[in-house]
Amino acid sequence: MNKYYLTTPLYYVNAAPHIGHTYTTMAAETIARFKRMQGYDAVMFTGTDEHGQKVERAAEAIGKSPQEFTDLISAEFRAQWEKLNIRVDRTIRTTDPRHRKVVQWLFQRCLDNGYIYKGSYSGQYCVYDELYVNEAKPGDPCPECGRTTETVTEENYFFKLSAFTEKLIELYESQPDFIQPETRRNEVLSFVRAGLNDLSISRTTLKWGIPLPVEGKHVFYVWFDALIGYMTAVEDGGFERTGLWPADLHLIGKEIVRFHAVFWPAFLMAACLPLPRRVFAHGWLLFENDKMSKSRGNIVRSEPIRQVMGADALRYFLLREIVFGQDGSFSFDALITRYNSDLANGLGNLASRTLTMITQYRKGAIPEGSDPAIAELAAGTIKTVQETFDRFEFSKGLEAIWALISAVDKFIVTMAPWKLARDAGGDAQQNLNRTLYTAAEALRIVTALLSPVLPLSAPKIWTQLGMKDSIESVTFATLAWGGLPAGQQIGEVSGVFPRIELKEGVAKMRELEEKVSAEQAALLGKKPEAAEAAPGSPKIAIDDFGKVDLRVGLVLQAERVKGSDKLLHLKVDLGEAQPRTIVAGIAEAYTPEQMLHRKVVIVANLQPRKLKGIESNGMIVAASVEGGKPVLAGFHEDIPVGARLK
RNA sequence: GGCGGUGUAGCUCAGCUGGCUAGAGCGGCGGUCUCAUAAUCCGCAGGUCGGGCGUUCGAGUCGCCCCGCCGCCA
Repeated sequence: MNKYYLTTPLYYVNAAPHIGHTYTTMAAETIARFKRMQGYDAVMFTGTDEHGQKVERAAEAIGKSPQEFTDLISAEFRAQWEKLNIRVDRTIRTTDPRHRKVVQWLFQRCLDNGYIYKGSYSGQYCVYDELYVNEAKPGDPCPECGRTTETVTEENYFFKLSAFTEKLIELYESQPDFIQPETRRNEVLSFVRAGLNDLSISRTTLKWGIPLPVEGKHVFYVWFDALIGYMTAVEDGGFERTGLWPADLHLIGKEIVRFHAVFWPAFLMAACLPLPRRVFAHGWLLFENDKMSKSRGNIVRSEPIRQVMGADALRYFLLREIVFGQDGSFSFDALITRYNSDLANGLGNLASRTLTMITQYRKGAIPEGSDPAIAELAAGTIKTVQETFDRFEFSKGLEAIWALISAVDKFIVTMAPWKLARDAGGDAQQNLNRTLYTAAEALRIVTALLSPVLPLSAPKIWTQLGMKDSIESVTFATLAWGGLPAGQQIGEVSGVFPRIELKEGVAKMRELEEKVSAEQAALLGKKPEAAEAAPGSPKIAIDDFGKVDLRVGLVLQAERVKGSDKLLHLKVDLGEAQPRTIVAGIAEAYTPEQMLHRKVVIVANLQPRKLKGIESNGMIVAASVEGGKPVLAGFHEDIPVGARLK
């Protein structure tokens, strides 16, 4: 049997898992299940990247050792996958001793082949990202995170990346699908064509890393260490033993394309090792069209969704709603709407009505007969799903499956089996048989096709259809119309996707979200409010605070200020005779549309000030952290315009 | 700034090498059946296809310019 080894990234453990991690991992595991249906021996990998400065510091911040800290977080990741019904076949923690051996071994091969040299770097360095910022001047911010860079002079080991410029271009050209989707490939190509500089792969500024097998106190740059985890996980004391390397697919987010499509193949080339076959970068999951980030405080976790909707609902939503490869928007509203219309009203209802009719009209025994039009459509659907999923076009494949579901619903209405059931004459009973079989067989095929996407629910429908063999034994080689045995007794019928009331569901998930994020914070030893509180503010008396007139305002108008990226021109109702004109530096965080009709907190007695020629009569109150964008203060309950904060 | 991408009904998007009255799903509105999860099914909703100029018998579909948004530029 052909193997298919695929990986998620090694998740960095400086923070707890969230829905973004879930997205990648669910997509990967769906591919694994799909590949198994195609007859491959699919091997699913996920793991954790545990070294580096950020982890060292995050651990220190809560008074734990890096090892204690990573033990905690990596366990959290593993627990997450288990809860979400994600089967992991291979995994690695980069702090595992056997990983250290593989990293050093691979480094040695690069060294022996002449691709490593000792050099020194003098210039700007971002400690947070462990990144050398070549073109920056002292005091410049880091292009990744915006933090101020530090000037360092350091002796490092360098990887001769420059030697691979041509070889990499050759790789991308000879294997056009090495990087997907196309836009990412274009980016990488233009990046590499511009010429590659050598890459520093060691650090002496931190301890929490794998030591280089050389003199001195060098530890590996976290990315050199991490990428090799894909290999360690299938090493087993020799790659021949598992036969799993090279990987067939690295599934990643678009932010780490360069590491996977440029550095990683270069490292492997230098070590004379086989290259992965493909790197696929998916897009970002936005929350209500905003980037999720800690500084915005809008990170969504999977656990509340799982508790309210089930893991399958989330997986279905992510794969159906978002075009794989592009950015996509997540919201609780969209999730429930999608669930109700597709899973409850579509699939769930079809299962329910079909199985109930077989119970009522045929005492639970599947009758004989078949409708050629539906049979043909189903055959086409099987083909389409295979083709689209092969290209990771999940949304298209799922759309095709729902076209079949819809056709069966129409077919049922056309045949009106409930009328046939009351008709003893003519062909009525035969037509009823044909209708019931057709619906049930279509349901069986739909269920089988959906099993990679609905790994918990599909088996339930499968069992209700009375199928004896496990759904996991179904392959595309055998899946065809007519596979449902006539005469088969169906199982006990029960609803698989109960409808979820929109408002209640959203409220429930939001409530749980707060609970879960508090739990995560507790796990990390953080006190809820302790997040980077401004240090050393002098104490003030209550009178001092009383001088500040804070009022609730309603944004009536909002537009960008011409010639400025940061400013918004707002008209805000403070309950006064005239709305106020306020210019706020929040345009990088909020669009005018988002501001409209929003209740905000305004400093109402600030001296007027002219910004870009517009007089601003007040200031909008927002919180921000170093390097992050401002987040507006707001209220959970309703409050009239003009109310004073005191 | 350079390179790449993108802007189509309220929302999410299809529309390949240019050609019948511009489509789908969801939402909305009206109706229907009753097997079913207040589900299904049927009908309706009239969007300057970002803007302009051009090529063409004919342009969301090609070219140029402009505007907006996104990504990459170590």
